Amino acid sequence: MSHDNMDYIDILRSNGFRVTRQRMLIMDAVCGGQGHTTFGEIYARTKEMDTSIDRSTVYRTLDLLIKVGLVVSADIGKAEKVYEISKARAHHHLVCQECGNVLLVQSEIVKSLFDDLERHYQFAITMDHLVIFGVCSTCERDR
Amino acid sequence: MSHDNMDYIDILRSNGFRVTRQRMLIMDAVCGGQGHTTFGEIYARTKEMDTSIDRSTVYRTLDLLIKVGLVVSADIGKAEKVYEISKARAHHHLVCQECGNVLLVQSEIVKSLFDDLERHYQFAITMDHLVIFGVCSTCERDR
DNA sequence: CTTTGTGCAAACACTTTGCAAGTCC
DNA sequence: GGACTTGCAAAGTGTTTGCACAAAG
Repeated sequence: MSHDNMDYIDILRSNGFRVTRQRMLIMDAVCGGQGHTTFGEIYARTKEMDTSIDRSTVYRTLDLLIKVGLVVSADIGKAEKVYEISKARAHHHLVCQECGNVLLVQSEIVKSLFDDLERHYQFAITMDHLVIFGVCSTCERDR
Repeated sequence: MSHDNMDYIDILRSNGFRVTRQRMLIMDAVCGGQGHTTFGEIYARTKEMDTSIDRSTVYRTLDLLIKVGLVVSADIGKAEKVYEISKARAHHHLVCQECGNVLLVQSEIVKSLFDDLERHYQFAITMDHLVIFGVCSTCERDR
């Protein structure tokens, strides 16, 4: 398990929320995908561990985890949102429109753009995931 | 009317599509919003001009207009997509999470980021609308 | 007159909500 | 025990589809 259970439990408790079996499972399911996980994947993975969990519980729990900052979400195109464990290190995504592959972009490259925008437009950027569409080198070659 | 009718008709015809009253009205409706227009706005505006137009026609027509490159769309948050007439001049959006206001960012500032990313990751960026969330100066002040 | 496009209605996918029963602390 | 959570079922929202009729070329 890649997340620190103590942190997770403490964060929920200190925000006045209870720690339940379902919330543990859903948190694990989000961790399960390396990086991005769709709602469908999270739901399927929790179902494997406990068939009685309902969709609505997963939706509610994801909202909760986002609210307390344990999970972040990003709109990665027209399909489903992706969820992932929030990490200290911000990063961004390059999504290939042809094959659907996702490349990770370290934050530094984007940081200077954000700084420019903040200065220029007096706009505080809160976004931790930028999603940029395009065509990866492999697909470009096959065109 | 801000778009050039001749272009519009020619582009549809040359792609083998027919020119219909509905398509004209929907194209006008997209032009009607200065910049960004949601599906709801487009639908309402076409309804004003012709009450018999159906939602499905608007959806189908927007897809068509996007396919031939007359219109572009962007996911501007959780709610509705926005549509706009494709223009020579690319630009991007800063969306305030508090008040919903949208600031326009001229392409030049973002251009260098895109160039960096393309070089660094060998990834051809096709995106013409970047949507960046944050808090505008007015809302920041009121916090 | 042939092919494409439209309106209508129904289906769909995804998400949210109200509520009684279950559970955490 | 009391407040918070859950599962269930139902409703909501936004979008897509099948089909017969209408319109464009």
